[in-house]
Amino acid sequence: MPELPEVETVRRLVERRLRGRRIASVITAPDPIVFEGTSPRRFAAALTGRRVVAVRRRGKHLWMELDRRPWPLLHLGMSGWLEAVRRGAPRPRFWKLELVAEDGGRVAFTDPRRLGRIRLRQDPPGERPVSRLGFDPLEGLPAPRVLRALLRRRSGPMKAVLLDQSLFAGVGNWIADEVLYQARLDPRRAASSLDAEEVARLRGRILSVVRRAVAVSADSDRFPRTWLFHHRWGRRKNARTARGEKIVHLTIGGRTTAFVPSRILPPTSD
DNA sequence: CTCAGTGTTCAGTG
DNA sequence: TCACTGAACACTGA
Repeated sequence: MPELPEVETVRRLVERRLRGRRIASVITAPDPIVFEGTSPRRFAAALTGRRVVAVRRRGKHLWMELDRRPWPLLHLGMSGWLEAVRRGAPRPRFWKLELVAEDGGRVAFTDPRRLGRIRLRQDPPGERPVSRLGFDPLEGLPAPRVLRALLRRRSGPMKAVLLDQSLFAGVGNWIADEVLYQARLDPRRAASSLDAEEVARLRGRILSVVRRAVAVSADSDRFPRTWLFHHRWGRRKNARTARGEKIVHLTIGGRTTAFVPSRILPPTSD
């Protein structure tokens, strides 16, 4: 379930577990797809014995600063995850990588679907794919009028534009639906058609949804009961929100979209 | 057996 | 080059 809040949560986990310590050992699974542009063997050699200086994130990408380059760059894809492993416990199912710190702390990367990626980069933020990312909402979004100018040039549906990582880095399918629901905007609306007030609503909700999800460590059980999130899964007929509003499922931009027609506000102008 | 799926990339098109 | 669309990727689980 990795979108920005989930990735930020695992970033903090890795930080607590590894920052300031040396990596005593690196265990890699022989997976030529998840390890991209480097072999598991070369990857392990680059990390073994290095000290972890910092753990960084932008959008859905995570990387570690080490005391020597290159640095590891991780992406969780659809089903990837990073988890702590107890001393003596077996590696979790679908593991691709395990890092063991000098103090015995263990962190494992798992990914059943293998759409995640483990890479090496000399300078992660300066190279693809991180260099192509847009604004990370946790770092802040451009002023409303600047954002409106950017959206003005996009004719695609709002839902698809929200998912564009070169604009909103870290926004994924559930965040996009949640933001549009709370901003009371139709996901099919062309981004270019939003007026200033609508862009302001959208911007505010992106910030509040992301901050709130991060504040509860992306634990969805602690998301507010009023959020669409709790009711959007499984294209169930007769799905309803906590307020009793009917939820409609459709495909926009190739992705399942849940929205609530009765919440949509008419455009204020345009 | 079939199909959906919380992500990204690439080919084809305009 | 930009923007958009749809398919492909790979695998689990309902």
